[in-house]
Parts: sequence; C-alpha cells; structure tokens
Amino acid sequence: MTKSSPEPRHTLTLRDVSEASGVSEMTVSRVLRNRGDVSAATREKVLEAARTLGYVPNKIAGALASQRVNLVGVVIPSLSNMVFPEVMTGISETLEGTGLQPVVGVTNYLPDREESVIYEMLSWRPSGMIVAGLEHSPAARAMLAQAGIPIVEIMDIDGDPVDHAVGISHHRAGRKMAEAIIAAGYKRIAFLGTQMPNDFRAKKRLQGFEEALSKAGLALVDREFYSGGSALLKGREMTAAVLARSPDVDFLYYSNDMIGAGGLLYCLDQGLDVPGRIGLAGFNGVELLDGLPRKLATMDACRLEIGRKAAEIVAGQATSTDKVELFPTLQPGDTIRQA
Amino acid sequence: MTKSSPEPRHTLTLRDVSEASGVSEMTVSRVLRNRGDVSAATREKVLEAARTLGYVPNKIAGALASQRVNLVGVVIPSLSNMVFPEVMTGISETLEGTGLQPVVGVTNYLPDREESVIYEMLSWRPSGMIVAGLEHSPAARAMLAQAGIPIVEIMDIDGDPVDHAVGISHHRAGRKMAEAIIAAGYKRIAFLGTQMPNDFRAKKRLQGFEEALSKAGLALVDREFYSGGSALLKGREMTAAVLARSPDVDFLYYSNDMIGAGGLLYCLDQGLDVPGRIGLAGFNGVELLDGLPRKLATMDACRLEIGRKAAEIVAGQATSTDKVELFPTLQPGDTIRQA
DNA sequence: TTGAAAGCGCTAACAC
DNA sequence: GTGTTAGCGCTTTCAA
Repeated sequence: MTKSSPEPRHTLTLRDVSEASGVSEMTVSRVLRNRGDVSAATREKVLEAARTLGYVPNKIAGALASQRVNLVGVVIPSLSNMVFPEVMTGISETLEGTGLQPVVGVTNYLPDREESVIYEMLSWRPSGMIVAGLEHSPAARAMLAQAGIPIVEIMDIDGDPVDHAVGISHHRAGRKMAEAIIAAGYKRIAFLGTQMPNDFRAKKRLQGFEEALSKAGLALVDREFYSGGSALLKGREMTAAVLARSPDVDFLYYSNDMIGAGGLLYCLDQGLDVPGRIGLAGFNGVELLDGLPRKLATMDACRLEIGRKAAEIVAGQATSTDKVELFPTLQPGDTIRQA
Repeated sequence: MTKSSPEPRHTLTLRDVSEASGVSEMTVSRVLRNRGDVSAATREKVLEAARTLGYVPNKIAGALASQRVNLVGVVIPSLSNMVFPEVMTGISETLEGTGLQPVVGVTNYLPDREESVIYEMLSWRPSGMIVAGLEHSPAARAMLAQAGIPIVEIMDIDGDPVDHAVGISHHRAGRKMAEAIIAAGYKRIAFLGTQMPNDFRAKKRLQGFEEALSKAGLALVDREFYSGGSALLKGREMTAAVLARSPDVDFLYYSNDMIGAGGLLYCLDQGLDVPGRIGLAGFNGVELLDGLPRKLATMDACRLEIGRKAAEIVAGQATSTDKVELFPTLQPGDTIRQA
C-alpha cells in the first residue's frame, strides 16, 4: 500500500495473463487449474507469463463460477487452552492431501458469538463444517441443517447431532474417573472446575462423576469454581481454598489438567503426601505438562483422533456413520494411589 | 447432508427472498446490507421472509460484485505455543468493531508452507494481511508487495518490511537480558533453545545476547538445542545435560518460558539454590506459568499490543508509520539474584 | 487441443 | 424509496 512501487491499479486477471502469453483466457484457465488437456508448449508459455506477472488467481470469481469452495469451516470455543490446537492439528493433517483448507472461527464459549461465526462461515459456502459441541442456538442448528454440506459436531457424543458427531462421552469419562478413584479407596472427594455455564462437556463430566459417586454411596464433600487468570495459579488458589475449608478431603478432581497441575504443585509445596494422603486427577491428557515433578492422573480426550475422523468425514473419506464414539484411556500417573 | 430433511436443491438466493417477500432483489439486497434507504414496512417484509426461509447471503457473489472482502489474512508459524494465540486475541479485539474478520493460516515455521498459505489467502482477495516475521521467500515477498492491500509484518522490527512492521527488536531483547544477567554478577552462562533454523526471532535474541556478553568480555560456556516433545520435559532434559556437561555454569538462558520452566523445576528438584548458585531466564512473559514455585525471569514479547497495533493499521485506524517498535519489559521474577 | 458464449449471485450506478 | 441494467472474473458447456 505504502511502499510497493509498481502498484497495479486492479489486481491481475486471467485476461492479463492471456494477453501476456498470447493464449485465450480459457486456455490460461485450463493451464492454471492443471487440467491435462493443454499442449506442453502452450502450457509453458502460460505458466511463464503467470509467473513473471506474479498472477494470483481470484478464488472469489472461481468459486462463484464453479460453485465449489475448497474451504472447511471449523468452529471452536477457544484456542488458548491445549485442547483445540491439537484437534486442529488432526484436522489439518487429514485435510492436507484433499485440496480442502480449514478456516477457524473462535467463539469464546458464547452461544451468540457461535451463531454469528457459523453464519459468517456459511456465507462463504464452504464444503463442510466442523463445529465443537452438540449444543447450539436453534438458529445455528437450523443454518447448519439447511446448509446442504457435511456437518460434523466434535468432542462430544452425548446428544443429538445435526448430521455427524465424532467425540467421546464426557458423561462416561467422568464416571470412569470416579470409579477409578473409588476403587483406589478415596472417600472424601472434592471437585474443582471452571465457572463456565456454556462448557457443556465439563458439565457432563461432573454429572457422570457425581452419579458414580452416588452409586457408591458417596457424594462430593466440596466444590470450587474459578474463572479467568492463569490456570496454574488458579489451581493453586482453589486448592488452597478447598484444603482450608475442608481439611479432611482425600481427593481433588479437577476439570482440566492445567488447574490440576497448579493444585499438584501446591500440594507438593505444602509437603502433602501425594497420592497417599491426597490424590489428584485432571482431564485432557495434556502432554505439555509431562515435565512436572509428578505425573498428574488424567484421561485423554482423543483430541488428535477426533480431528482426524472429523476431517475424514468432511472430505468424504469415511463411510458415514452418524456418531463416531472414541474411548479415552485413563492415565493413572503418579497421583492416584494403587489399590 | 444425511439427516437434514428439507434439503434445498440449491442454497437460497436473493431471488428466493425477493419472491417470498414480493420485493425486488435490489431492495432485498439493500435491506440485508442494512442500508438505511428502505421504508420500514418493506424492510420488515424482507427481514421476515429472509428469516423464515433461513436465507444466508452468498458472500462469494457479494464480494465479486462489490470488489470488497471483509477478511484479513493472518499468517503465523504456530498455534501450539502460548504466543500467537495472544497475538490473535489482540487482533480479534481490535477488528471487532470494524466489520473485518481475521482468517488464520499456520505455517509451522516452514518457508514453503508460508508461501503457499500466503498465496491461498491472497487468492481470496482479503482487505489486508498480517504476517509473522520479516523473513519470507522472494516469491512470498513479491506477492505481498503486489497485492495492493495493507501488509503488516509482526513480532519483529529488525529488518526491512514489505509495507508495515509492528514488533519488538529481538536483538535488543537478547542484549538487555544479557546486560541484566551480567549486572547481577553471573559469569558462566549457557544458552538452551529450540533447534529451529527458521525461528529467526530466537536467532536474533541469541545474537544480541552473545554480543552483549562479548562486550563484557564473556562468552557462552555451553549451549544446547532441542526439537519436538513436551517443552517442560525437554527443558528438564536439556538442563540436566548442560549441568552434567558444564557443572560450573551459573546461569541458564532459555529461548522460551516453557523450557525455562522445565529447567526451573529440574533445578529445584536437584536442590540447587536458585537464584544464588544458579540463575535462570526465559522469554515471552507467559502468564500461564504464573503458578510455578518460583517466578521465572523473562521478558514479555508485547504480544497483545502487537496484535492490536497490527489490526489498527490493517483497519486503517492508525496513521501509517512504516515501523512501530514496541519495548518489552524485563520481568526479573525470582530467578535472577538482585545485584 | 483450443475458443466463444453464457452465466454463477450479487451490487454499483443510474433511472424513476 | 424502489427498480433496471450491466457487469465483477472466473468456469461450464458446447462448438470448432
């Protein structure tokens, strides 16, 4: 804008390449789309002209004419925790060879924001959509259902998908963790989580967790929620609060690994015997934390695999099942005592 | 695709809304773009028709006709470290009110990949581009220079921007950290970093760091590089390796906070006196790590501010200076002893 | 193997 | 305040 010396009045068009190469626009178009039916000589002429001009095709025009857009919309709540970047990795990997490109939109766990992100994305007529979660505003659901493209809702399968769903049962994940904790002999269990009314998956885990406790004749002895700030620090603070309020708790179940890690560091600082006196567990299986003094018990969320499977469905590489359920593995780490 | 019952043969067009509302396509278009020059009555009719049909405008056609695309391409090397998500936050915040939307592309520090991401993005004729770093392939530079839109290269200002640059001097950041370390009396200093030939900013920091050492008559006594894996864990391993090889080092300078945190945990595990016997410092000012047993010395990279400023320039809200230099502050934390 | 014509769905520009 | 006309830059289709 400012310094680029030979600023073109309009950006280059096929016509410019056509004139520069002495080949019709149509044939230029064929060459640029790598269609085989062009002679090698013409092909070379065109390619050279395009290269020296610095021509960049106009996908807007191309998409309008061909009614095809090689974009896949990906709608996720956040990029700042460790989970969605890894889902994105799985998606990108799988889309790599297909000619499809992911376009990310972030909702910050706000339903209104999600609705508008979905609207914006659909207005670009993508070839498919991958959306985190099964809970959407009615309008958002309707738009997705109307779009006439593959829709894959990811992360969660406890619910009714618009089209396809790929994920784990968070309800079951919570239950499994509770069962492991109970089996290890812990009895006075507290929950520490995020204050996010729209994090439905965390909510489902807690629900499954409490159901399993209840089935064993137990109930949460305390619970603590936070929002904002450094997760590690919040984990410490929440843990301190819970231990002060309920000094006899013997297990802390965290809604994610980051706050769990903060809690772990706090317990070690306090010289508490982990996992003897007190056990801890998180959720997500975040590799990032592998260098901690103890390995936090957790349950992986199959993030990479979810991304891959979702991308396969959108790319039409998978035989279409409505729901694809993945099964997280419990990683006991060093913070649950062995039964 | 699979379940959506009344799948429209083609997606809805203005014409459908026009027919459903009995208003001309042109007027429908006016209403949908919120142009004031339509009577309230017509407006309502149109809006209702659009709503009940579930019409989503086709931005492809709109963009082609209006020659305007409300997209800003953002090209960054990675989303999995803590730095770019925060830059994105700054960009999104600032773009919020402008009608512009960021579209992210990730290069994984690969120049070829960067070139193709830039090419793809430009082919959608965005209103502006924000690209991390000042080092690009000649072709990428040429495309950006030709695009005829505002280009903002971010993070770094040690170099020659295509159009605008917003960032810090990594060279200076390295120097400043070295000066602080030297002033604190450390003398046997090692560097621990990532093995990334294309992380030019880390390279510049190291260069500035070594220059400052040299000016004080010092030189690095050891250096260690890693790639891949959990940063925290790698930080531990690298630190163990350096301490084994050079037991008399008294300071460890890490190229980022995550490996620095791993190193810190390792030193504490080993019972080393930090910062007395050995000092540590990282880079980035990652808030995430605030809950560690000690606060790691670091230098923030002005991530949020860089995102904001870059977005302002792209949105035309800033008076155009070629380079906007921001100045990181040294956060001494608890891992550099006080002089 | 190449070219010509028509049009994708919308908006700018101008009439009314 | 509303309608009409002519494209935007490509690709599709069909003819040569």
